[in-house]
Amino acid sequence: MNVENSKSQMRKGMLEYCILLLLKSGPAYSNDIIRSLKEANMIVVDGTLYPLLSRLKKDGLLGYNWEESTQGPPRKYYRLSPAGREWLESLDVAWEELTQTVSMLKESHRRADADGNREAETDNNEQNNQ
Amino acid sequence: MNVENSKSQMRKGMLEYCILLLLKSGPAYSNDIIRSLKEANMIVVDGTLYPLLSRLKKDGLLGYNWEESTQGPPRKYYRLSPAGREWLESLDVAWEELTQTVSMLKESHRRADADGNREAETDNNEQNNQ
DNA sequence: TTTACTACCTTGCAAAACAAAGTAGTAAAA
DNA sequence: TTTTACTACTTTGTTTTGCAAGGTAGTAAA
Repeated sequence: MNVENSKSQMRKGMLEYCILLLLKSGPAYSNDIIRSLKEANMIVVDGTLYPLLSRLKKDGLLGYNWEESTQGPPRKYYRLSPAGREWLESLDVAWEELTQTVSMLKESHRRADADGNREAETDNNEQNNQ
Repeated sequence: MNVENSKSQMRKGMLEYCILLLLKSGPAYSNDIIRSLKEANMIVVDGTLYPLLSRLKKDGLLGYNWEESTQGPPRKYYRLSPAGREWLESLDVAWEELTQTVSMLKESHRRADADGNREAETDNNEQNNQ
């Protein structure tokens, strides 16, 4: 278990949000998305992306159309559906809440002894084994 | 599939970070943590929390000591270990990176046509079924 | 006609949140 | 004393999801 693991865990939950954000500024196909996310420090591989795009499509948040490529097979260009835009607005709110939550916790906003029962600084019964 | 699901997904990845953040300001036992997180809009139940605390303990990020309670069974008060503090600092950095990433994406920082191959607005081959 | 490349898709695995059920000890009520 | 309620900690099974790895197929250059 290393820190990278925890970091990627933090990124995980944001993947869906980031993809919707990205598609907000225009259609894109898998490689566009992977490249853009990589530039933004979100590491994604196609084995992760394709199932996610399929799910978002199935849920009606995305649509796509095939486009010929000058060099290689045709590409699926995904774009936000109207439902996807609404969804994204909800996630914008969720993101705001999340940043607020973290800010709160950073400012030690915790009510330190709401039940008047905190003597944990005493060192009896110390246990650090296992 | 509803928006709440996506929202909770966003929160999920942050749970570990929030708990470490919370413990930074002092020891706490399960109920303290659940209550504090609830106040900060992070919904957690004990079936989620206990395994997570055990894992963090096992990884050496937390220590605990038993405390008698005036009303009920004794409690495990968890606190950050020195390793936990270092870990938390790394996650602070990760959090910064994450907020930066989202900001970037929000500002449509995507290079819209890096390979000069974007005509996806044309509507041939429209596909929106299942 | 091969070989390389690109794009899309699928499968199996591991991690983790969560619900739900379980254990055990304390204290108040009967 | 015995029962009941409460609190705290633990465990089990399910579901979701990211991801590695492998697979298919079509295009184009060698």
